Amino acid sequence: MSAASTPETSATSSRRDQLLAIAAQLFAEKGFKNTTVRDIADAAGILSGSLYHHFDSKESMVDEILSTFQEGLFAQYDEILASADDARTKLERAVRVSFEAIHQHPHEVAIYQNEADYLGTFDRFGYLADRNTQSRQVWVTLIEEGVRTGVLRSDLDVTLTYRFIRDTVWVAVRWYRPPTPGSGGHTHTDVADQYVRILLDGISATGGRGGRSATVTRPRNPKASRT
Amino acid sequence: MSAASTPETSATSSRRDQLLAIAAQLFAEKGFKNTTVRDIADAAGILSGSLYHHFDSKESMVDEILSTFQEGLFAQYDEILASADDARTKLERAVRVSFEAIHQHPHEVAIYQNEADYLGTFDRFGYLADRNTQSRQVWVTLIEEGVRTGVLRSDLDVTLTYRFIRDTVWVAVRWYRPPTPGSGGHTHTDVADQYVRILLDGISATGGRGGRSATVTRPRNPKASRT
DNA sequence: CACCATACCAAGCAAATGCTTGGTAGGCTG
DNA sequence: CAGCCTACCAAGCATTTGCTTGGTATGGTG
Repeated sequence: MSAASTPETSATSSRRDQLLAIAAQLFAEKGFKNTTVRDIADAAGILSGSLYHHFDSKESMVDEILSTFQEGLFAQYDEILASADDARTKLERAVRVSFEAIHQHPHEVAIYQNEADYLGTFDRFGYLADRNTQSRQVWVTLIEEGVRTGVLRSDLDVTLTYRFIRDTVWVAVRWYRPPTPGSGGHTHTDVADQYVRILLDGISATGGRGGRSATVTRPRNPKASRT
Repeated sequence: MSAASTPETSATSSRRDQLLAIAAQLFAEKGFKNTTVRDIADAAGILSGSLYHHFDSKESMVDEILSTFQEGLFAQYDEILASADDARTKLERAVRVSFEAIHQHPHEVAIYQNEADYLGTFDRFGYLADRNTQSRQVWVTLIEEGVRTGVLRSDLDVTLTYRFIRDTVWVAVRWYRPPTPGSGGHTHTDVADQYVRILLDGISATGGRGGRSATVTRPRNPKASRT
């Protein structure tokens, strides 16, 4: 029953990609287990059985969705880690890349956030735990470098700080929606800017919030949004 | 699976409450839809049909779990809002109360975090949206009061800051586990302290992180933890 | 003792769900 | 035009799932 039918080289498996996109949206909205193959087929305008012409199983659909997404994301992290930027800039870039991922692949991010624990119980999805470890190493490395080079406070608990940043960034997938031209919502770069600012300098007005990053400062519009 | 644990030293809690606790744990671990009535019954050592002697439906179980929990939580928020503390103290207290809720009712918090969207689609759970609104009002009120009284930066986007705080606090339910005496894990008060500190003053070492709250400062142990 | 409430069992039903099987229609290519 | 490939349909099977129904054992109370 091994799939492996993906020609890899082909940039034209469009129907397959369409179906994956439809499935990703449904998985993100309703959860993996809570989405039936009939839901997916209905949304695609075909019968549920026809899905099995393209995919081995429902599992293999999430598998492909998640692994493809993560491949791209971690390539970007690796690029940042290998760069010559200082620690603060690297941290900012990592945050920005993450918000960009939320912007461009909201369904994939949501699925990972919501289903990683459950899926991780299957052998097939062992790589999710690996990716999680890898992600932690990226952030911890950046934080430790920041502390070592003096741009971050030396009294930080690294693990706790890691979780603070990770959670803060990724949970945004729950509410972030790309702004429609008229609606004055925040772009993902706007949100990233503000988050970096709060993260680095806090929300307090107390005394010196002096040396803040040059790239972070920017005006923002005062309109409110929902949720 | 099997288990069928003995009634244990169940003190005063009624059988009904025991069953609710068991259900809450399973809902939190595996998700509501993903937990079957047979799962619950197995964990309780009875047959699935017997659950219907105590409850109308699976839905009514989550309903009771969530509404009971929220009642207690929001009573605490109301108390804080009504207090005479200054804005900064109120904010800190609200954060602390939330971490305490994570400590004492981890399953309930997890269920709300994971299932609110899905459950909210049923009429029966309309109150979840109300509670969400209420929660936002609590935080926004505190933030605006902070800005007005000058303890918080005046250039904050209130809505974004609200989401930052809300997410940062509640997502901790995903990784927080009460520390076992020997392991140097963080207590929920420890975690709350550090989170408040980062939130207010940021992680940056730049210049003055001077006027930090008196109640926040406390020594922390340097031991690492997992995940 | 009669009565009854509590807590459960035993069996099963109807619907939902993942997946299978055998077949069809259209397009491309040698 | 024969052969083959892609994309799908039609029908259904086995299992899972929420819930129902009728019955049993135990303990308390008037």
